[in-house]
Amino acid sequence: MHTGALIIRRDRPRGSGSDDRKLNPMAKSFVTSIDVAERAGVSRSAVSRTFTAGASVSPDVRQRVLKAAQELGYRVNRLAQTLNTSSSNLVGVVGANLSSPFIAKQLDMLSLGLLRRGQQCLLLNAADARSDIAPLIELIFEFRARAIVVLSGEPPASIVDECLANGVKLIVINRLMTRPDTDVILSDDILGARLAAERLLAARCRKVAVVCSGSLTPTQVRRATTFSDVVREHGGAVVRWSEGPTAYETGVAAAHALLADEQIDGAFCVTDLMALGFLDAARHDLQRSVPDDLSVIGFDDIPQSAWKAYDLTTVGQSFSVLTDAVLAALDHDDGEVSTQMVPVTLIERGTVHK
Amino acid sequence: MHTGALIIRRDRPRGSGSDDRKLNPMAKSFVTSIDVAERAGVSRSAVSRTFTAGASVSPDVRQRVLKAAQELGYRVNRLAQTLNTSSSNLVGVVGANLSSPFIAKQLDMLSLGLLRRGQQCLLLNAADARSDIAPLIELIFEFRARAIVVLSGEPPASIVDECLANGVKLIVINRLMTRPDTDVILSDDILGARLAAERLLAARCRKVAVVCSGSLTPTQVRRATTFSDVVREHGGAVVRWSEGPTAYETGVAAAHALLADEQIDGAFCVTDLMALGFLDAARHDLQRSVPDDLSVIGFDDIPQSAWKAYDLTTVGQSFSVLTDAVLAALDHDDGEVSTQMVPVTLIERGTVHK
DNA sequence: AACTCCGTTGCACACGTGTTCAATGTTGCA
DNA sequence: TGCAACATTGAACACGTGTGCAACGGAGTT
Repeated sequence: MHTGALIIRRDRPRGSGSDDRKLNPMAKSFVTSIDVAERAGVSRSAVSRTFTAGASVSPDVRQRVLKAAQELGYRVNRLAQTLNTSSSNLVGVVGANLSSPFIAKQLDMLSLGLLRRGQQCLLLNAADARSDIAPLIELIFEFRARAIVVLSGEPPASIVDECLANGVKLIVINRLMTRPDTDVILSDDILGARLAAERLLAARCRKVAVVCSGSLTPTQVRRATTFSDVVREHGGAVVRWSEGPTAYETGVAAAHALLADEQIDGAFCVTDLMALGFLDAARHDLQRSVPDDLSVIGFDDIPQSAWKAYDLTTVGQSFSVLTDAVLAALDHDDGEVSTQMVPVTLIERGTVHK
Repeated sequence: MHTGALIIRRDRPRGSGSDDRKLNPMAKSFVTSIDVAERAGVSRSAVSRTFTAGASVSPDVRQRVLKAAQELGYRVNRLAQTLNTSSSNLVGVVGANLSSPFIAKQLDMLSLGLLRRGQQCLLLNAADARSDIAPLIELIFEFRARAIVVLSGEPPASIVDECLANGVKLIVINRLMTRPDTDVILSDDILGARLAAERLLAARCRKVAVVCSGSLTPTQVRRATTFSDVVREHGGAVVRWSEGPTAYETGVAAAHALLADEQIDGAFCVTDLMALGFLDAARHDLQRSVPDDLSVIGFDDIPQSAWKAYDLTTVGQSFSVLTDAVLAALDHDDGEVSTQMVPVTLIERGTVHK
């Protein structure tokens, strides 16, 4: 009879727990190094040194401290640690559409890589690709993160200045920054678009469609214009679509709108996700036969593109190379800046003729 | 000519920046409230009060402080703030396979919900669904997070004890905890499996397959056994598969292995992702006609299941309800524990006969 | 035996913030 | 005018940690 959603059942198992691990039963706070020091009968410094690599502690004291810490369940307070040493292990990650396959895969590998390097990932979800990410980055500042990775959206110039002033590394993926003082990681859009165009031309396509989303990110624009230029250079005709979000449904809508023109015999979707929607609509709604009747190429090589129902020919960028590039940028010394280009390959599958 | 991966181009734009915003040019650290206080000609307390809601500051001082803070680019240090007030806004999130659609969607909505509530998301990627998440949770302890959300894996009892002792809220999704002192959020697996079984029986399936992954999570086991029981009650035969990770490829492998038996006319895959692989292999590798020849039902209703190429009939759980349940659990008072059940619905699409 | 050197140890400070407490100035009322 | 009530302000403490510095003791060397 609730408003519509879920059944709730409540319990409260322990009325007044007599926890023998805690000496002072009221305190709900964490164990501190003072507690450990008292129990081990040493000074607090000794505790700190025990948990600091390369510090000078006698084996005897070390063992006593470790034993006491184990018994009390002591964990170093990273906040106090960071406050003191002012070297945080936090890396802020900003992204939108976290459930879209491309971003999700990036986030998956990035968070894993950070963890393996002993860095922690503070994740901030920019709801919309169009939304302003400045407040999110300022939030990351408040946590004194030493680096910020931007997966979606473009940080305004004021934010870049602030990063520079505070010594925060700013790493931007697939967003063209006009300023040279930011780490940038780019997929080789120019080459990828050229490969796609040449492949469609080789399949003897004469009139091709280019499908972009309405949020004209620099990456999408670069792919689309390069592709168009190459096709036109070789005497082909190009029709362009730029509406809607970067989503499956946009590909569907584009197919419905563009394939009314039956002369179109090829399509380059600047994102695999849109390519899959385009492909589905072409096959199931519009009875186009791919690749006999129509050739389709995507970009990104998301996992779903390899699924048997699609078998999409696409321009692939290696996720592991992309992630390695981000991690490499994190290692740069202060002031050192790089622009890294992620190479691309044409992955031949079954959606292009011949 | 590099080992294989990426082209690097290096610059170092600003040799010795004369930054007029910082008075002491060497200091690369963040602006503190002391800096702001000096500039505004007030005490540090006034600065703190200006940024504390409900504190007593005169309009004049407040304006001077805000102006100075703006000019200097001051951001409150959340680490020091948390250290002092010992009430952190951090929420630890542990999950594996972050790029699998189901987890990615959960993470997307959860991180967005947390952000909207003014809480921050500390993301820890448990590489493998099988890997031990205890060290990750201990890492979260070190950041003094007030709550931990576990999307994958099962926290050992010692961790649960530790959470209890330290007043950390532990929220577990779709993992059956035998202990009653943890917040648990479960999808209604029993009902879902029953709905799937009844639907296949109504389609006159006589011999059905159940597809699980090799990582026998409580959720998967509950779905599979309930389904098997119901089918057998009605005189149907059941064949079960339990191998491999929870992935598309597992569905493919299951189809190849199980569909050699041509009598099988129905399948329940306990996860949509596996269902899509099963479906693809059945159609494209084994020339089975779905739904005429074979009926398939999944579970979770991930976005891809609605794509035209699949149009998968599945048992759906609402992601927004799931997320709301997590956020609701975060609001519980200390010691209050709940078990929330997420309702499920059979979503009729095109992969079941009749 | 005296001295130097080195490993250990504890004290004290610093990190940046919120908040209590007493002091100060200001207003309102009798 | 005198006094109380009140808003505002700054000094001081606490949060939990890492580390420089001086003190200490034992071992090795002359």
